[in-house]
Amino acid sequence: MVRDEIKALVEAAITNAQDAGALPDFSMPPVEILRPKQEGHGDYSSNIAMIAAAAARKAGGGKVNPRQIAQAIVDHLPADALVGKTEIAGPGFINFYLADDWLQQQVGVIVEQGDKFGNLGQGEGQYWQVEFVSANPTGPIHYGGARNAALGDSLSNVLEAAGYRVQREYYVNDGGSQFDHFAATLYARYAQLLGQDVPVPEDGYQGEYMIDYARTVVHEYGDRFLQMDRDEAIDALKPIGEDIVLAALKKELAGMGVIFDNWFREQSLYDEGLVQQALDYLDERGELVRRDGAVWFLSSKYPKNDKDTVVVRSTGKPTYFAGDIAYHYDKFFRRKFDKVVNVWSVDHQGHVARMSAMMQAFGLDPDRLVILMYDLVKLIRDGKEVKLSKRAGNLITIDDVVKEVGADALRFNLLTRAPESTIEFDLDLAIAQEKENPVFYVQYGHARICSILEKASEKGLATPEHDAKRTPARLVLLTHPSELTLIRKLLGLEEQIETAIERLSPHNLTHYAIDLTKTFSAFYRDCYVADPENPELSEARLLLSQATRIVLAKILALLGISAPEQMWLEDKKDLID
RNA sequence: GCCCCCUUAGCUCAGCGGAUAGAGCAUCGGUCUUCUAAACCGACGGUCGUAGGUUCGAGUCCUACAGGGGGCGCCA
Repeated sequence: MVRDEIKALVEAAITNAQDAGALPDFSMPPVEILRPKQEGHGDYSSNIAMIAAAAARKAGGGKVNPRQIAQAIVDHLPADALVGKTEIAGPGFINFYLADDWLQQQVGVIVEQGDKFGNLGQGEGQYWQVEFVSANPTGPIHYGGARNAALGDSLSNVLEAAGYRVQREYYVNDGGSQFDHFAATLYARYAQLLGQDVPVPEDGYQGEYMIDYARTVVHEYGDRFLQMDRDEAIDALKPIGEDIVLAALKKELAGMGVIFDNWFREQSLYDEGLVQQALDYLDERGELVRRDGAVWFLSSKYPKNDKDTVVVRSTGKPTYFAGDIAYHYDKFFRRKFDKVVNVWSVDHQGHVARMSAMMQAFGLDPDRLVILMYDLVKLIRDGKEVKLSKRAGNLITIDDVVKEVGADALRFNLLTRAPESTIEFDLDLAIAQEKENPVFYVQYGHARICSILEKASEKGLATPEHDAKRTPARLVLLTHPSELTLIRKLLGLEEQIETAIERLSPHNLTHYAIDLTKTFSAFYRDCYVADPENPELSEARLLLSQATRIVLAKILALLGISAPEQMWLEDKKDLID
């Protein structure tokens, strides 16, 4: 990555300068390389001289002029192909300008690497899990879950691009009372379909979809569950109902392009005795206590926790948290993930401290479990918020929103905001502004490049492919400012991926995609690409277009959004026909 | 009462210690005989919630306060 290379150059320059006696032999603070916002301040800059001056002053070295330190560093910079010019500016910034001839050749590097460009491999050898969505398996998913799905899935994509091995997991909460209510409801709907007068329980699920599920049961199993008594039938219906609902969940999530590697059933933790095993482990470590007939986890001894937590009720039934303990015991001790990211909505925020306590009680580094918290999605229709509940059966599902606005627009929109910001998603606006949606802007940019490449080939120009002999000689023709600006922007992909991983959020990638598309538009405006009169320059520009297409397609893939090869507006299409 | 998040342009949001705070939308102008006008160019628009503090330097870090949201069960 360019930034790291520049950093290495600065570090080397400091050492050189100290060896030469041009800089005092004090220990230098870590070198930071910045991306100046302001044009005219270089492609990269370093504030090291100012920081060093402050450090020297504190160490009693008296007043030191940062600009002198900067000068000493610049004087001792090793020569490197990528740096074209350096300058000292302002209070002591060192600004670096990338060399044009180096930039030009990077186009060849991108085209050669193709969809591998940007994969830096920093996660090589690391095994991570991203657990996300994990909505109760009791029916279609509330639209808020779409944000969870988009975040978890895109984050997984980004991690994989960086070389991490990633497992995408859905935790199926089939062990608690909610799932009991689900099975009881399924039984009621099933019996009703077969002419019995069995009411849906009060704490059951009123939604129409339960009737569809019941219909599937009738279709596949006939009336056999009516031969049993109610409790026996409900037990028998549990695994059947679970299969049905999981199939529905998979389909709904696939509708927005999300596929899980593993569906982990809470119930399996009980069936395999893992809950007991995990609790025994904590007990041996002195983390549990019996009190008031219940078993408590002594969470209050850990920071940020003000109370203890019941893990086994006085009735003998384990709490949900006991399952969570076993689940994470499994993640870290049995499956041995290096790091686990749980994507949770803010309303679970109260559990975060307890999860950290649990990790410490396990004797594990709490940083190996990251809770990625995202805020709510407020759905706005007719100027007011839509508030609904699954239990009442009048919820708006992911499927509903996907049908209204499309999976691509939905994902892009959800991934444009930082996880901790509340999203106001105005459905009317989303539909009315369909053409103005930034996702189409980016997709259109990709389609436009495809179209240019196609036109070029019709005009008899060579398709842009990397060729070690030909391309370097062509690429030196890319001297227009819009060409060089575009190349600079393309090289930013690596840093963008790194940033997304640092923050465990891909939302910077959507902004980068818009930015890159805009930069391409300027190039498209200023530089005619496919010109048979100018085959050599055309070849160079086609390579640059191809490199841009590669990067745009890559970002869209990371975001889980399609990269169409063509897009036509309805009225325009008519004109063509 | 305690804990967490948010407050930046009319609206929706980026910006996570650097040099003159950005984008999209909206509004107002201007661009299609030429590789897709789902595009491009220009204009308008901000005492970054308030008050202190740390720093050579603060939208960014710390403290307090105000406003908004969420969370504090032998529920999940």
